[in-house]
Amino acid sequence: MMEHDFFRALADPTRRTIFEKLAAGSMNASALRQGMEISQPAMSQHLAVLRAARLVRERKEGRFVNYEVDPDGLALIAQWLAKYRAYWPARIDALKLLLKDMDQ
Amino acid sequence: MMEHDFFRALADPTRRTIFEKLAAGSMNASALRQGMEISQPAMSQHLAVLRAARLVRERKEGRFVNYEVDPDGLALIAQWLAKYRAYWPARIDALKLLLKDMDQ
DNA sequence: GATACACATAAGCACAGACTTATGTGATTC
DNA sequence: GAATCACATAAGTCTGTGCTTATGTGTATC
Repeated sequence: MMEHDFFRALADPTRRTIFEKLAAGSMNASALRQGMEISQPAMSQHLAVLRAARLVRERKEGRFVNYEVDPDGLALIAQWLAKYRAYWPARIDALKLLLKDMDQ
Repeated sequence: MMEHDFFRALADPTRRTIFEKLAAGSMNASALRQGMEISQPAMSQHLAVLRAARLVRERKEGRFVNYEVDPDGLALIAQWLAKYRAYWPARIDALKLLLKDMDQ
């Protein structure tokens, strides 16, 4: 059951924004808040949800906590998606791109 | 914004169960309810959410409505996932499987 | 055309979850 | 060691959403 927390975690648009920011480069919680109009506790709570879903992981650095994308969460999504590969139409460009990238 | 409805749609465990049942074979709403302890309106509402997310589509057959997996929704998930391919560890077996299957 | 059936929609309720303010914790700085 | 900083946690509020019962809509059957 808790293996699919990534869906619930990514269902919230604010958490998707946080995840995308971290995908562009790891940073600490304060830096994540820049330009986001979100309170410090709210950010902390969102990061806790993303952590529980293994989409994000932390590296403590002194009094800062550096956050980065956790590949494990993405792998779980890929595994989930792979179960339904029978339904992927061959024409989908995204899948072709995906295939190309993995080929190298 | 509404292009990521699939996350919200799949965040609910009941809807994931419905989707998985349809992935195993298309059927109508009544058949879906079998062994699920879910009311008829609840099922109808869940199917509406899955439809809105393009994860499921309907084919009207007389007074029955046959539901089936809509590849479009899965393609949207694949597209989203492809954006973060830089973070996929090469060791992940699921991705290798995925690659193999798409290769044919 | 009256009835029964398959499903959708409406309206109301109850709980989950995203937010707030307040406070706690641990590390750095003076 | 007192103050400050980065972040986490607690507790309460409010909105969203998944459920319910009731009713509507369209199709098949008699």
